[in-house]
Amino acid sequence: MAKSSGKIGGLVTVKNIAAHAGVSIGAVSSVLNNRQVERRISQATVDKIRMASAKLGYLPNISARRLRSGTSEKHNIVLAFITSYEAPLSLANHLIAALRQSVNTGGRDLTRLSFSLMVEMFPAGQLSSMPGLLTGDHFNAAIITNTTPEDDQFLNRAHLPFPVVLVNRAIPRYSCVVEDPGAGGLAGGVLIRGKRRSLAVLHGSPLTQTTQGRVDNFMNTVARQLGRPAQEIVAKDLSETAAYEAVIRFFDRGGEIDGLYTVTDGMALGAYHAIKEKGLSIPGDIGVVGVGDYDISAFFDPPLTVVGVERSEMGKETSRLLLRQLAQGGLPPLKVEIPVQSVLRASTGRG
Amino acid sequence: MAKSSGKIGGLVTVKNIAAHAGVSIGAVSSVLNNRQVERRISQATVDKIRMASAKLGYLPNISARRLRSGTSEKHNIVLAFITSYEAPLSLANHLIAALRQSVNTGGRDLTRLSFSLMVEMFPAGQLSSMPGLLTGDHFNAAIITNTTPEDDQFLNRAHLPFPVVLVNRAIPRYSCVVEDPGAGGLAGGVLIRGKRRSLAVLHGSPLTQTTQGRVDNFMNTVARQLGRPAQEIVAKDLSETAAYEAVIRFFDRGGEIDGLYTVTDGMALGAYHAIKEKGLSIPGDIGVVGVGDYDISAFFDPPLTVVGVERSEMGKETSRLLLRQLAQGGLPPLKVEIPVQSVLRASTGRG
DNA sequence: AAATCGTGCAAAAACGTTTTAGCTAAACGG
DNA sequence: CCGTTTAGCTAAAACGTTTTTGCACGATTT
Repeated sequence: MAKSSGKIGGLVTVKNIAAHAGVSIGAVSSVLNNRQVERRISQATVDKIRMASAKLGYLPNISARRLRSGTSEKHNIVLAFITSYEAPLSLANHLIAALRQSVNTGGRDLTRLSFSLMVEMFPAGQLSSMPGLLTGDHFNAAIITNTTPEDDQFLNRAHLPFPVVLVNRAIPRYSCVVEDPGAGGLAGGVLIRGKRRSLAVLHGSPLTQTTQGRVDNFMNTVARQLGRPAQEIVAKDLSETAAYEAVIRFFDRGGEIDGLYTVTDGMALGAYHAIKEKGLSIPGDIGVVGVGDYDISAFFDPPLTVVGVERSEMGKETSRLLLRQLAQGGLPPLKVEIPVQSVLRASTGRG
Repeated sequence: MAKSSGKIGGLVTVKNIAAHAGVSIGAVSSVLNNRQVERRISQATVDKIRMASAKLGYLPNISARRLRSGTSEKHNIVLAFITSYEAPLSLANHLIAALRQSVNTGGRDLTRLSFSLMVEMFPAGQLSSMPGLLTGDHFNAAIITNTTPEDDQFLNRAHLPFPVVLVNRAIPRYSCVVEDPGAGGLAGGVLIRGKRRSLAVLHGSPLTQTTQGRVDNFMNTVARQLGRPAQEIVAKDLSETAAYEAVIRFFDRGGEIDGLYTVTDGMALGAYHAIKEKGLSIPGDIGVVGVGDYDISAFFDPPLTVVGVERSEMGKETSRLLLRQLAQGGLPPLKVEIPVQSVLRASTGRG
């Protein structure tokens, strides 16, 4: 019933409560922290304060609390994990684990630090409107990933007043962690070594920076090694369904291939579905290579051969880069390429 | 080279820098925020300050910044998403989206609020050691999920000084969002209606609160409706591999079934693998029902019939419960059950 | 030469808390 | 009835920032 009636034009603070209850600020704080007995506040006063607090709808200001209560011996670093709404937080787990690992084993300097990770999501293309991004009063450093080209343009123009590490994006002036640009070529190599001769790459539209790189590198490698170009199958987005539809369309138009590289594992699943529906077999008729962004690709039917990075590796490098910049400002941007590994599974084997 | 030499026994603050550079605190702040021109700081002073800052290794205190710079018109609510290291953050996406949605459409009261979501991960069983958990100076409210029984015990004893919503856990005194307890029975019903008569449930060990509920409800329903009990296949954990091994073992011992309920989608994948390896067909020989925690279960081969909750629904309810408690403290704990839906796919069809 | 202006900075206030020190009045012991 | 304790509170300091105000001093104008 009594919704926070609040003070007109102001937030509810201990001061408001104190005024409302006719007591001092200190008394209010004591009661709200359940220190009535040590602080010897009478029950009557406790009740008054409790009522006022409930009536006004008090919510403590966490920044003020932390400022006041935080020991001056330990520094709390606030990290932002900035990603678009559409993307899963799959890297965040690894990042947190890596940070924890670093802090535990990092020796003298790091033991003074503790980390808070805030997840900040923005609508695709609207990174620029994120609060605290330009003022730097929300975080000490940020990991940014899953940006659209518009967001990238914004980043290119802006000068963020804190260390930033981009993941799977490269923009001048920023440090970044990206997969080895040879990923696409490696995938092509796997198919070619498996005696596949008529290759295609399946990707979404528009291409992101990372998938663009995979496609280009694949196409180039195939053209060079095989002497003839690979085909492109373009889906309308990165979803399983879009991939399925695109592959069906490809076959319906008479397309023929014996090797397929899909730029995400989800697209591989869609492709699987389409290929089987057309009565073709994997790997008998078509070998398929994915990327390894799903942990379960080993359990696809058949198990998917993947060429990609170890996500825990990415998390570790991201954490390392961030900590390095945090420890010493003004460093030149660093670009770290995570090696891609191929995991050969049944989807490219013959037999 | 010059690692943050810092002051002995203290963090680096603007005050330290000011002392080191022989200027006032205000000048330091102005320079560090690139306000030299408005504030008319001479280049010489700027350089002195910059050098001192770099040498000492300054990191701003975010709490202090926010406290100072935050408008008194808008309240920033800090929410913690607390989960164990092992668990994926799959719910976090939906939660953030739901919060955003609430704030945008929530009318008068909510427009004054902005939310920060911090992800806090703890080693399984050690929830109790999370900083800020008992003092409440780290967040305004928390979502807790993926706790072990030890953590649950701790929660049972502790009295957290902020609103809490548990997800897929029920502990007295706390509000929670859980899936409809009839999930297991619904899964059983799907199999029975598909004329399956020899049923089993595949689960991990030890059982979590949620999976325990699924198993119990399945066993009870099957026993009641079919007149004979379902079998239990126990894997050593929840992984795909463990599931695969457990099912193989089951068959090797002569086990026979025509319907299987797996308590996670990952286990369904492992089971798929085992079933096919034994030369049995899905759904011809064995119908399989999963849970719907993977978004891609529609692309399994065959597509997996699932009985489970909509995760966006869970996110919405969690957000609703949290906001309700935030708006009005002292409410009795509320338990919200998210209805389970069955999505029939080929893995239970005949033919 | 007096009044005005501009430059470069220091001092202080404020953000919302928590905690410490201290004050007043009542209760108590002799 | 006077000194001492105790209960119950208030006032003030402090956490680390940013911003506003103002002061001193030299340079320019009248």
